[in-house]
Amino acid sequence: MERVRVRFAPSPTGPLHIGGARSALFNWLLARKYNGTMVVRIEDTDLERSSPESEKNILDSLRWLGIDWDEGVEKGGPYGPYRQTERVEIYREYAQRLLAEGKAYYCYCTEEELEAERQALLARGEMPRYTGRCLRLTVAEKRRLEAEGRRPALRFRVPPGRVVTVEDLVRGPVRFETDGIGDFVIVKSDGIPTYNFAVVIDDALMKITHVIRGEEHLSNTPRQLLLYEALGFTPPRFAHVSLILGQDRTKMSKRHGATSVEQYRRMGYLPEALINFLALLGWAPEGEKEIFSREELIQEFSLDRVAKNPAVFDLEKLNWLNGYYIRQAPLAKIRELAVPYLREAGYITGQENPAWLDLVVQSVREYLTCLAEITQHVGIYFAPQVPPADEEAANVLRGEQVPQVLTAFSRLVEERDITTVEEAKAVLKDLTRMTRLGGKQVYLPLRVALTGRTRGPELYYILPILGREKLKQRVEAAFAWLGVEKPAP
RNA sequence: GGCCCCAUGGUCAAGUGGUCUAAGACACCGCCCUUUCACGGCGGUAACCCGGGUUCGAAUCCCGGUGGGGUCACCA
Repeated sequence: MERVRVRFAPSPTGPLHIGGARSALFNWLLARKYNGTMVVRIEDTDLERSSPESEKNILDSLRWLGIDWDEGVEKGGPYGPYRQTERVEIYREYAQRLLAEGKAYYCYCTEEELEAERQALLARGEMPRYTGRCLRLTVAEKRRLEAEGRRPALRFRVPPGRVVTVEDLVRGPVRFETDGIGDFVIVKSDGIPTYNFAVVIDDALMKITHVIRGEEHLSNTPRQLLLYEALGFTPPRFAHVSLILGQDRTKMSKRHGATSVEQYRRMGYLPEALINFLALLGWAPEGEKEIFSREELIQEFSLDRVAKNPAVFDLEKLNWLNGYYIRQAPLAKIRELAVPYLREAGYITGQENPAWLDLVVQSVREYLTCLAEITQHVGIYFAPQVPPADEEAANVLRGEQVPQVLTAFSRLVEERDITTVEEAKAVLKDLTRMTRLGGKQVYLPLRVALTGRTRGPELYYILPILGREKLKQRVEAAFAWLGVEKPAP
């Protein structure tokens, strides 16, 4: 069997979109599974909208996701260049051939003329399709038009009365009638090829065996098939994956929230979580497993388990998966990833003791859905003061046993070192012994005194994180809030 | 509007004529664990778009309808 060669061919007109990332992922999984080659090609023939910034963003996002490529832009390879604007000479050659063979012809219509024609067709209730009028131009007319300064576009002559069948790997055979397809432009008047033309030549020349892409390209495929035929190329196998929709079941766009990989990266989603999530969107593994490492995905992936129906992007599930990965990852890794968010919030300088930072992160990691959320949970450690946050907390602090508890606690703080979880646990245990009170009577008010809240991380994390000075200070503040004189030791 | 794709719980989805009184996951609800919340464990609510066929038998096959999506550019 021939070696699998797949490609991801983004157009650099914006950041890498979630949908694009999934297409890239599916291609990559197939390549890695069959020991094939992953090619990345940049389709920048839209001179207006393409930008180097977008290209960089896309490539960076791919790298961040761990989707690497063997051939392509920034990497080179035997079928380069891999940026379409650098390949115009190649396209020109094939265009000339089609022209010489009478399979393509020049069209001098202006945008206005085409629009007028479209409207006329629409008005008569007909399909808005190019009627092929420039096909009938005489040599003299062409000369006159050119003398006017008109630059022609090159149109492909679609053979009438035929049926083109796309043998789609996920959808099965899909038939299209060529009569429904107007003669389409393959080279624009500025000499730049259109998508449909360039993609065919590139995929053929780069020996691509499988084209896995979004469903929006399905109706383009018959045009491309016609071009493969006219050019004498063997077409690759096609697999069209359905689109990813927003919560309201329409195509995912900016108004649905974050749609680019970069945005998720910034919010503190882990690449392995995003990969896992994307794989599960439109593809189903054989068993009941839901958590997959990259390697497992490569092992399990197969095109015939790709779903045909469009999938709604479910942020809740991504959050769950990301939270899962955050909980599973080595603490040191999560700490490193969390530092930038804590610094940005002004909570830390980054010079802190790693062991202490570990405690901070560990105390709240199970609450996290994404790393950016960490700042909401660790605020209690850094706030200058922590008065009771609500009535419930205030009532807890007003308990009659509270002064006794706080007094005993402050004595322990003076006497003992509390820098580890173990030491903290011992102190807490001694506190109940000293006060001869039930746990709830002791720990809940202590929690409120130290954090202002009735809920939060384990006390045995809070104690060593705050440290002696802050513990003393917050106990004092609690006494002050109660309006009670701290009993002498 | 023409053409094309799609249709199982709120969401992702398994299911390819009988083992479906339909799996699993997220979300939701309850219980347990826990001297808080969360995590974790256990359990629960909840679905085959509608109508016709075919068949002894249909979520599964066929036709129609409805709904959603895509596409009809000198965008990709």
